[in-house]
Amino acid sequence: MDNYDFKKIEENWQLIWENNKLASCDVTQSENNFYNLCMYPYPSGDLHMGHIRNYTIGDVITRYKKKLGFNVLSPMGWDSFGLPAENAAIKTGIHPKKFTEDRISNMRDQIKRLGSLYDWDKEVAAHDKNYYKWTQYLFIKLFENKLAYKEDAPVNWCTSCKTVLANEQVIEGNCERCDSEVTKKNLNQWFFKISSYSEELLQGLHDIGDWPENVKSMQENWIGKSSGVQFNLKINGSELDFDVFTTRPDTLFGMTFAVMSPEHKLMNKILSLSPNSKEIQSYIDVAKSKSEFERMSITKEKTGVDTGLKVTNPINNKSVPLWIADYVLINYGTGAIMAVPGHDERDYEFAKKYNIEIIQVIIDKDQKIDISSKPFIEKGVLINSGDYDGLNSHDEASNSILNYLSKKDLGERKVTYRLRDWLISRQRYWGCPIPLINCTKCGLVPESLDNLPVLLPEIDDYKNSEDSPLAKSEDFLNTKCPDCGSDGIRETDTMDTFVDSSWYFLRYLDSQNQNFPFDKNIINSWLPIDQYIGGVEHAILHLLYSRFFVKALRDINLLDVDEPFHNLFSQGMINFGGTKMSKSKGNVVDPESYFATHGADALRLYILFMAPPSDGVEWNDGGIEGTKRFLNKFWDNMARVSDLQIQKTIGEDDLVRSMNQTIFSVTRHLEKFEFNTGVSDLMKANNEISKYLNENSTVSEETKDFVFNTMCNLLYPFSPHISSEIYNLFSKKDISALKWPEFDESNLSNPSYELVIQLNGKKKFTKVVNTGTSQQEAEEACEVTFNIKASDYKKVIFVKDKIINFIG
RNA sequence: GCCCGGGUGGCGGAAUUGGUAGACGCGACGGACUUAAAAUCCGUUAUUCGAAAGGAUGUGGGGGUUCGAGUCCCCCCCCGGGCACCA
Repeated sequence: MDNYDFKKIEENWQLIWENNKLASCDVTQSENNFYNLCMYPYPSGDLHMGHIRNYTIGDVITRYKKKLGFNVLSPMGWDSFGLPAENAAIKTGIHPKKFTEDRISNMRDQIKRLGSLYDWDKEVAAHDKNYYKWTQYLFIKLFENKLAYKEDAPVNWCTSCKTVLANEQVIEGNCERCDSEVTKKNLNQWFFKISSYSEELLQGLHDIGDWPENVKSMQENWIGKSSGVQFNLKINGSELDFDVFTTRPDTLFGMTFAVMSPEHKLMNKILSLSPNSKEIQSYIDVAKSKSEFERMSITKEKTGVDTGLKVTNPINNKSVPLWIADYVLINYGTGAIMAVPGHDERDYEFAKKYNIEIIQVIIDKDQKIDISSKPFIEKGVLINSGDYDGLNSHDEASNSILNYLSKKDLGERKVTYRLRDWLISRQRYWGCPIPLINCTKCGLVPESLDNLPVLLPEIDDYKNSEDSPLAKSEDFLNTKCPDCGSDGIRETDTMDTFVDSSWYFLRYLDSQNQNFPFDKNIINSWLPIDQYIGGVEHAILHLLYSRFFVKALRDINLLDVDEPFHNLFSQGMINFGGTKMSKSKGNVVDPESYFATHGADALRLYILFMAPPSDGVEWNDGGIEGTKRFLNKFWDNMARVSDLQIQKTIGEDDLVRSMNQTIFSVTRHLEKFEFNTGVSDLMKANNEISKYLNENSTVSEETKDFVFNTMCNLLYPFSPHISSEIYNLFSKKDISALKWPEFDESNLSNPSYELVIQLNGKKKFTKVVNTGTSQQEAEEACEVTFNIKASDYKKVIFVKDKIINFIG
């Protein structure tokens, strides 16, 4: 047949679904709810292939679950605060609000053209004052519960964006957004206390629902739990002491020096005490001037300076020198270490360079290893360790030495995490203002809840120098203290946009609520989200922050759930020309053009069919013709099925069985998110129908209906417009009301199969036999047809309905 | 370096519990229809030897377990992703 008029059909059905409120969900219902969520997009203005993939997968689930009888909630919204709108404003003068809202309306149209069902009544946008009012409300609640705090800290500063960044947003020393250099700066900044949840965030990963292994492992790595011992070192001839953390207390006898990070809080005292204070001061100055990346680079040669001071090893009272070196990081552990060059690569490199003594305290079982050319970090037995000689390294010796230290009150077991508190201040305009006021009398106080939202002020110039753009508005800046009425000055930073996205899925459930961010009861009945679907690029940032947010809100009694997302599905990225599609690389493939040339249904089907959805793929539109061809053939076949004369026909039993097998298989694939094979099942079934139609012109009424209903129904989640159209055309009914088809379990297997006949494990012949054939019958058949006598062989292995193997 | 994935035809990719490797689609080739082309339909398409019948090889490489391995075990190579001076 000719190409069907997909443009007309798709527009028509989208209108019908909208008018019938097909996507509308009553959230007050308490039974059979299914919260199906796709990550809300940043409104860049244009839908890209990643969105198409995400929202197609989401829609397959929505429509499938609806057909199973679930009350499905599938909302959509906008992650609409963020830098691009502000940069565009600087460049073009268009106000970020207008810029953003124009783009939202364009993107909303594109999403609708894809045909995915969203309950638009629940739409939220992060930049909307009815939304960010509640972001501010939640911020204040966190502040009141000491989960948000302001502190001086060395922070990541992007020299180009002129804003601070969270650790999670620094990639190899560069800004995640603009790739510019990130430096360290000491600033008074806002943090969320995510680190108090380290252990729970880690443990939660074990009993969460179905999450991809790689995402769990990325979060695990990021949290970075490590167990060891923390103990105290005293600086000889002074009152000074400091803690060090180690995972290898078993190597304590091998400590030949100690190292402090240049940023260590004791540094001023060290300077006054040390005979080498000049050298130390200049070393600190140099370290400060280096970029974060230079400092962290593993390839860099280690540097340091001897303080001339000594510390005492608590296990043997030996004095060892104290050094300052920037290979010890202030942010991890205690910012100081015991250095055991014999058994640690970094300490070894340092000791070699500065000619510091290296002692071997662990030897392998064969007593062969020596450490003259490299440190020994594997398991072995202790030597040169006094009473501990002969103990096994790592666990056994560590426990003994820990016991000694804790008995003497010198040290204790300690768990450290790599995860640090979440820095959320941003020196930018287009974000949610931090609703705190610096009162001249009371200090830092939250804006009164009645005065929320703290609105973003109008300003003329969005460029930020060293200060936040909001500081340019006097009207915004100067205010009165909500507690005492004295003069106050507002905070001028805005929040990281990941704060907005840490709770949007809660607001969807109650987006019109004027009194609270959401109704606790509704949240409790809908969370955790049954299925969350989004890109793997959010594995750490958004997914970890949201998990923290929900736990924090639980602890301040705003909701009663532990985890936001029960099942998570991460779709792979779509690349083009070997790399990620991006405007700056000019390799963006625009989905719009395919709406026009092939239609949304063909594009959806192709994007599902091209690869397993969790895999990354290289975009290649060669195959979209194939899915288009399939849809044409499908329509043609359904029309021909409808035209068949009514009369029971011999071949139709096979067709009925094939339909049963297809229902079984498509259902199984949908449940496992294997959409590519689900589509191929439909193609196979379509081919079966073609075959039947070429050989027959009649069918029983029952089979005709079964084939027609089943095929349209199975295609519906994948390509909903065309299946709705065909079903309506030939049956005058609405397919969305049709329940997901059931299969007849007794009619799944074929009456006969090809028995594989092997001799000594090698396939030699095949023979068609009845399903259920016994070993004896199979042996007889082999003898009759191929003259293979079971008695000539030592052993016969028979697997029912599969193979027979003669051995010997 | 560490932690996750993964490696199957010309290409994208299929293969319940170990049981006919290559489903489905793309591309290619041959044929039908057509004045012609497109579209459509039918057929062929892992490699290799062979005219054919038929044989041999084959899931990154090497070893192993098994009647039988893409699938399980050990070692190695390569690719993608994440983390990375984390003590």
